[in-house]
Amino acid sequence: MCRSNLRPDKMTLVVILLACSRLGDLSLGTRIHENICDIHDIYSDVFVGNALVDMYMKCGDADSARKLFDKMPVKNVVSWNSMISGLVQQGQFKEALHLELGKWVHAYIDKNQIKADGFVGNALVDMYAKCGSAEQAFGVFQGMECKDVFSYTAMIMGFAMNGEAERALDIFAEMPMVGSKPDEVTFVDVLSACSHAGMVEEGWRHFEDMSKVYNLEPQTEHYGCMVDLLGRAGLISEAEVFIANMPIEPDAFVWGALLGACSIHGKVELGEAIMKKLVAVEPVRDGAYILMSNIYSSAKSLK
DNA sequence: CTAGGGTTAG
Repeated sequence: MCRSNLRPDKMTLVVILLACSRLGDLSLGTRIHENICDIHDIYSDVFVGNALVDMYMKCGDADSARKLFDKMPVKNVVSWNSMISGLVQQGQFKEALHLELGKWVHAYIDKNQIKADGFVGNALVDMYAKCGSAEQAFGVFQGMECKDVFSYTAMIMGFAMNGEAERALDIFAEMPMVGSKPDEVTFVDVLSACSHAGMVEEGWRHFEDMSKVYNLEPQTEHYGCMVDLLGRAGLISEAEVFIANMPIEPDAFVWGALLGACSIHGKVELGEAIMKKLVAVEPVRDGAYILMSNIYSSAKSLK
């Protein structure tokens, strides 16, 4: 690829690097990186740089992404967003480390007076929310001039995950006032806020509003949230009726939510029946067995 | 060249 008269053009490189990102092929991505290091006009191109950052992030190598990011002579808003949303994705596995990196990114943005709006602002809110700091997410959120459905959804999730359902619902209620329409993903977080706070009535109302007020067809994820909401609150037979009346096929999350409720409330026999349905829908994952072992052990301790 | 989601281990 790197022979003097056979140089790759920029867009070819970008496309190949994005393929590496999607496949998670770090070794191929790294090899391409090494091969273009000494081709300066290509290596310093912001599109190629962004694709390299994205590739390292998606392949789970945040350190290399950051080293490269530091060396990029020109950065644009896409570079920042790849960096931040990459950190968020990594956060699932190495939360502490990347919260630190995330703070570094935030400090850099402040110092260089980059506007934390749009993609960058949303990515920051999302990052803080996922790293468990709803307050820092809220700080960025409040400072944003243009909030869209992504900003609101990320903030609602931040409060919901932090056990602050009231604040999540307050933020949600603000959306129409700024002309922002909630979508299916927003409702997943709204319903999940209600379910973790035991707000059954509130959850029902939002679930019904989805189709009545917002013209959104509830998906299996929303049914799963409702089963979780009812089940956690101990309304197990209501949850069973709810599943029986679903207009679409329940998936593993729906059965998993009901099985989770059996585990919380010590329902052994029902749990065994649900377990069969869950394994039928999703035989490969181990979640069902974990929940079932919880049911047996909690039933033992109830005796 | 870029975005967000539901169950889950004594």
